[in-house]
Amino acid sequence: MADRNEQRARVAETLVDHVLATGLSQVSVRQLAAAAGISDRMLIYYFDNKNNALSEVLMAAAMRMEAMLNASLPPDAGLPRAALFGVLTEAFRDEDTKLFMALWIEIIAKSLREPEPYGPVATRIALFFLDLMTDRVEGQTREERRRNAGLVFAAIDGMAMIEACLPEDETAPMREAVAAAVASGS
Amino acid sequence: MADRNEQRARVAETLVDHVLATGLSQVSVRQLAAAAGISDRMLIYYFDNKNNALSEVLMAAAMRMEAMLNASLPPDAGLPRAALFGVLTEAFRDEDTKLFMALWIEIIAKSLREPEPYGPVATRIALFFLDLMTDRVEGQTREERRRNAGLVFAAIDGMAMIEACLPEDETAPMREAVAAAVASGS
DNA sequence: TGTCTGATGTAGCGACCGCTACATTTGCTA
DNA sequence: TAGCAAATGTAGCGGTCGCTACATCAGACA
Repeated sequence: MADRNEQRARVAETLVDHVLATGLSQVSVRQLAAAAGISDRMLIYYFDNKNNALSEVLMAAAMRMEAMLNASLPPDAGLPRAALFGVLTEAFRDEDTKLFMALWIEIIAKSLREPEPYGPVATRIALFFLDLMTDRVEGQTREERRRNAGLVFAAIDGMAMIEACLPEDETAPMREAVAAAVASGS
Repeated sequence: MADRNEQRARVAETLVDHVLATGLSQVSVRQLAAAAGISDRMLIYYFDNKNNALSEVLMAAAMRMEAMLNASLPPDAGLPRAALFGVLTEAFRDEDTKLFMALWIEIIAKSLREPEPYGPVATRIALFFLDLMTDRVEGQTREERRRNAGLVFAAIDGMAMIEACLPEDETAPMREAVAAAVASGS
């Protein structure tokens, strides 16, 4: 028999793909279990309840996202804001990466109405990526780098929302305007 | 007996408050009907199915949001981008108005996974507000005004997402950075 | 080898879901 | 006033939900 904790980590990793593919509103204990190739009975046994399972899966998804970003971001610190925005925008043109952004928007939306378990998960993921960007972006002080990271984060998220509902011919000029605004300013 | 079409409009208007208060993931035919003070049987009778009902309610919510924005936006055209961003940011400090933004994020999130009925609704609402801002914002040409409106729209949405998951002491400096970026640039 | 604990399978509970069949009532019209 | 169609109430279908009770089984240890 497999160890419970090992199974838990393995199942969570497997379920990242399922959640990325199907989204948050379709996740049910039975569907998650089926996607992991186990019975719903065992999913609850491993994670105690659905919220725990989902929290672990979402954090595992954030870890995987981090790995993807680390791969596409240049390792140097002191990146100009425009460069950081450009790299991230480019990264999010990939369909697989878009799934992470879609999931992120879903998590935010859920957290607005169901603080448990989504609120803490959303906060953790946001700080996670904000820290990642704070380490790379330009800025004399930590505070300035934090502001710059926040600006880029907001720009990426805002464009993601608009791109979710408008066609490319509407969003393309907006993306340029956002890039220009990120590049200039304080 | 009440006329079916009249009832439909009246019920939709009533349900705007309910959807704003409870969010999209909790809407069920029975709950909507209870909130409107009718039986679930009648809700289906008025709207044919749940998706139709929800579409009408969401568009009614957008209309109400427009009225609120029209009330807080100065009627003049040619508003500087920073001014438009400032007015909208100020408007969204109101708790009631925040509910609209929360609902907007939920609609976008849903549209990513369930195109019907959320995709068309999201597109209509986005174009709706984009047009509203395009009419008010500064710019020599229609294209420039459209870009400026898009930039402000993205800035508002991006900040809304970040404010949904981070505390005020993190978001306040970011909001300033975003405001500065919106104010400058091309 | 017997026992005991943790891992697993089977079955199902009570609640809610969207929606419908069918009977009844209401109000207009002929 | 009779008839009829639209409006409404009652009941329930088949399905999914999160979760649990209970029995079984495998393996470590005495």
